[in-house]
Amino acid sequence: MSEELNQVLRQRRQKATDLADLGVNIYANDFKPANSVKDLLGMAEEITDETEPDQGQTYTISGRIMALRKFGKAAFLHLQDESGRIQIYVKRDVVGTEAYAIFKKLDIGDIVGFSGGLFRTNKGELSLQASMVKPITKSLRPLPEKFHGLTDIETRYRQRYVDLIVNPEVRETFRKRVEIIRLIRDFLTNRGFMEVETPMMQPIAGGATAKPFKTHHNALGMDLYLRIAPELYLKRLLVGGFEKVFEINRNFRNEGLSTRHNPEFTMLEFYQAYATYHDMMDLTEEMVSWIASEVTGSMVVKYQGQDVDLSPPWKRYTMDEALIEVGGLDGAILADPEKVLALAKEHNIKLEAKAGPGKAKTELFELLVEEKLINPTFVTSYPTEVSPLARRNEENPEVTDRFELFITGREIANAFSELNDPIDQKQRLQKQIDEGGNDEEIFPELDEDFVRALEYGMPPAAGEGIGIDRLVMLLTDSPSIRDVILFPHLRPEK
RNA sequence: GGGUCGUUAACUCAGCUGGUAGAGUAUGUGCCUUUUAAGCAGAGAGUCGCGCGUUCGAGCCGCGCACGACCCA
Repeated sequence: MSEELNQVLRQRRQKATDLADLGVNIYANDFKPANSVKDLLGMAEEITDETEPDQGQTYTISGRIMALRKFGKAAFLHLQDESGRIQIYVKRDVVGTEAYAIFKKLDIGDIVGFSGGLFRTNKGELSLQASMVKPITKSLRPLPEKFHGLTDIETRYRQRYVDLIVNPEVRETFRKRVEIIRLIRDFLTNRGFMEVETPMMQPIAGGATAKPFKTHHNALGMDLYLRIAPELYLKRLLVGGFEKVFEINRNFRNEGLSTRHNPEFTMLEFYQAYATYHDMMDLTEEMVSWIASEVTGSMVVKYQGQDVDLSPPWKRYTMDEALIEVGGLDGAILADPEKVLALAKEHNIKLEAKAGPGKAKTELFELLVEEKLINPTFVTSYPTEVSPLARRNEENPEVTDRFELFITGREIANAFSELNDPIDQKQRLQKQIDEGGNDEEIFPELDEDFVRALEYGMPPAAGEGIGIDRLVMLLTDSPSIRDVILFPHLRPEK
């Protein structure tokens, strides 16, 4: 579809030329709207039954023409700015013959400024009667059809700018996203947490088990990895003496895409000295339920047709309890490592030769329990085997003082009392490396500096990571992570 | 990686058993000074995702590829 041959695009360009011939600067930047559409809509109560505008009180607004109904010598249009949409009435007798001739060259999609007074139409709609029309930016491409709008998912993601212009609910989703992140900052800052920034490019990609993206620094002649997690750096800050820190930023994982995974995603991580994972559960409950009520007006949110009750307190299970009560497993099996491994095999779970019962249990949990946890549920006592950075439980060293939080069957948060014994930490990192030996893209190297930091002494602490994108999905009722990321990753068009 | 579905005008979509392309919106023209999915009249607009094949003839059938959605791993 060559642009030169496309009729609609040609006509738009012709109109732009026509306007220029009329002496109009079609890319002007000499107009400053004094009002927003929202300002004008706020006057609604004062404009009750005026069917003729009060020209003594004039307003100046600017926006994009979203609908246009022309008559011979007058027209109605809807103008949209960031704050909303209002109807405008343009009459030739009011704006003058010359201005009306220019106005007639304007299209849906053009950015235009108007001045005028407010009135109500016969049907009662608050409208602005234009006394002045100012073309500001010519649009050379037609907007999608007014009734169905833009629905093609691929085009919506690839041309998010069009999606944002024509789909108000998309604008609303991203406003909410920003609001959620602001509320998280407020919440943590008010509790004495300090927001920090740690490296996005790391010589060793640690703090999680995932494949990293690799890049290269020319001047230093070294490879670097985009971080898969900020964890090891935030813990270094605990060693340094900052007792409550958090970071909200992007993580990068070189893995598949799905409705729940984007290669870059936003993570909140926070760490608190002298706290335990129990404190983290309390804080999470309080923070998430508060944000939900601030953003949606209720602690019961509708997600894809089902009610999710976020009011505290939330259900708390150990992993074994969850496997028994939700997964329907027999407690006697869980107590016997051999039987756990056998059961995993029965469920066609493929395990590495070196994998133990802890790994098997975690896989069974993912298979049998995870998707059933709709209302928020903390699952604690993760096997030590799958938790290389978490503190062992004092009574049972086979499990850690860790939890994951599930809502609508999805992992939303992961937290634990931090391991601060450098000897144990080094052994466990080494074990991870040894066991993941056949996959050199994961855990390529032991972070000796991190261990050295722990040797200086890290105060006992708890830390947590919350996937911001998934939280936003929940609170905006979005089925796909791509609906809450402005520019999600797609393959190139051609 | 595997499976299913989709890709037709700028947008939203039809298109039968294989017979050379349709609607609405948008656009251009005419009429129209309170419309709001404005109205009426008549008009232009397509590499049917790309390639190969089958056929007298392919939007439609077959194979391959690209992009996307969903499900599975």
